[in-house]
Amino acid sequence: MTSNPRIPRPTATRVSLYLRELERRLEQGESTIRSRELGHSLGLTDTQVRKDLGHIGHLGFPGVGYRIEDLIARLRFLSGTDRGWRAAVVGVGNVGRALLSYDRFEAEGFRIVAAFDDDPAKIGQRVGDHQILPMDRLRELVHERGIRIAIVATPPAAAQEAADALVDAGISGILNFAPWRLEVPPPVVATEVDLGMSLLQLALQVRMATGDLPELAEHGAKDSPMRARSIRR
Amino acid sequence: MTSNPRIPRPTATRVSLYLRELERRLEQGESTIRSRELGHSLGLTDTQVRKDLGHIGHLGFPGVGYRIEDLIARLRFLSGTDRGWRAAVVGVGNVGRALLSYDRFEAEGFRIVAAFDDDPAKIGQRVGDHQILPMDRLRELVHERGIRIAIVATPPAAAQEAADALVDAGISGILNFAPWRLEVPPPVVATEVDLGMSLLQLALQVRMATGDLPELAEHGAKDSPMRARSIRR
DNA sequence: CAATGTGAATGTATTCACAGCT
DNA sequence: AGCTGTGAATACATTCACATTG
Repeated sequence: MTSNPRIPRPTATRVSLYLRELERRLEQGESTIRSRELGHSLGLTDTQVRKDLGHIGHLGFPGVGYRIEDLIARLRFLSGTDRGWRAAVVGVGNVGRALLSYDRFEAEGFRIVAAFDDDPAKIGQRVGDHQILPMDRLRELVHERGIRIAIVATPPAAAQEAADALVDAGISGILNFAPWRLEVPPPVVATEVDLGMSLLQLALQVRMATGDLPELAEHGAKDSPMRARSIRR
Repeated sequence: MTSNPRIPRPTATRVSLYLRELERRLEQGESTIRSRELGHSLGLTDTQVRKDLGHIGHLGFPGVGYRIEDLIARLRFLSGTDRGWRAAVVGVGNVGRALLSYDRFEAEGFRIVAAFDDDPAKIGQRVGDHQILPMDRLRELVHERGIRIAIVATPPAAAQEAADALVDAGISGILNFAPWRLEVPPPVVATEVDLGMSLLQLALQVRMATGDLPELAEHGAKDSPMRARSIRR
């Protein structure tokens, strides 16, 4: 029904940065903020901040800045974290356990309302406030408890199966901790957080920042095809 | 010394995707791959794949494709994961513990060689193969064990202090799991993995994909400044 | 001949520069 | 006076189209 003047992807990824910084400042008793300061705290330019916030609404007061409380309310409303997203965890290994004892969800607008695993030995166990449930109760609980997003923390080989079951049960988003690319049908969305990938990206950035990237053209190029650039151009 | 035809950021973030898929296919006994297939598995276009791989070297054979083994070798060489990055974990709470029992590091080219915490009650405890060490041994061990990157998994209030100590000890990259923006001096790089931020991004994507983003112009706009667009334009 | 590698065209994001508001 | 909001300019990334290659 709503055909939105859509929010650019890079802006969307920065929304969570803004929220965190704004909440920090609100706690410290600040009540307004200028784009310049906000940007400075986050490593962004003032223009960037204004463009981003401009995509989201008209909340700034020329000559003054933004009212922090209003801006937070707006961003939480936009992301739905003001109403609380109910989420399930699927897969209770090391990562799943760490997730279930993560105490910051509530404050950030999320609530874990169920934990599932397919290992019969684990079912019935308690972890924190949660009792581990069998996968065949997924559909039932998704509806009963209004679960809309799920966190997958299974071994990679089980991740796609878990995702299929979740999609089938009517979930609309998956945060995937398993090192496996999930296929999900639109409009379901799946995003991945993979430790190995994050480390590898860091490693590459370190090499680029310190200038010790290996020479690109040479290594292993002895029998490499199309080696020497053709004469022309 | 090396002034590189630098690798674009988006390409760098995809390198880990390529590696994972290529390794999966190598395991399955495949030995060459065309850009089209590789892209298809990863949700990218064939052109995109070729441009990315083109930034990295000239490894393709026209009419044939790429030799998977060579490509993996190239990407691992590029990222330094062929030589193994030695890493330290700082902060052994729930997340730190999950990291220390993560068994995939070796295969991905990383090795945790030390774990630190500043809680006297934890020091000396063993977690998996590791004994928890006090922070004041950081500098010594960074040098002794050739540690170049660190994973920070402390509470947010302690994260910056940990980062400062790490930078001071000579580390060159930090992967930060604490929900806190770290300041580090160049050329040190710090990247963040924050569960709350990932969830919030997922939530936004879900709302966009399902078209239930709240109307941007309206909410809370009653006393909003610069509300009605000026006449002209 | 089927696939790569890459200039040129297109699309998207960031930055600049300034009009307009409080 | 000082800041926001935003068109216009620039920078960057992706896609197209095709010459080149094994």
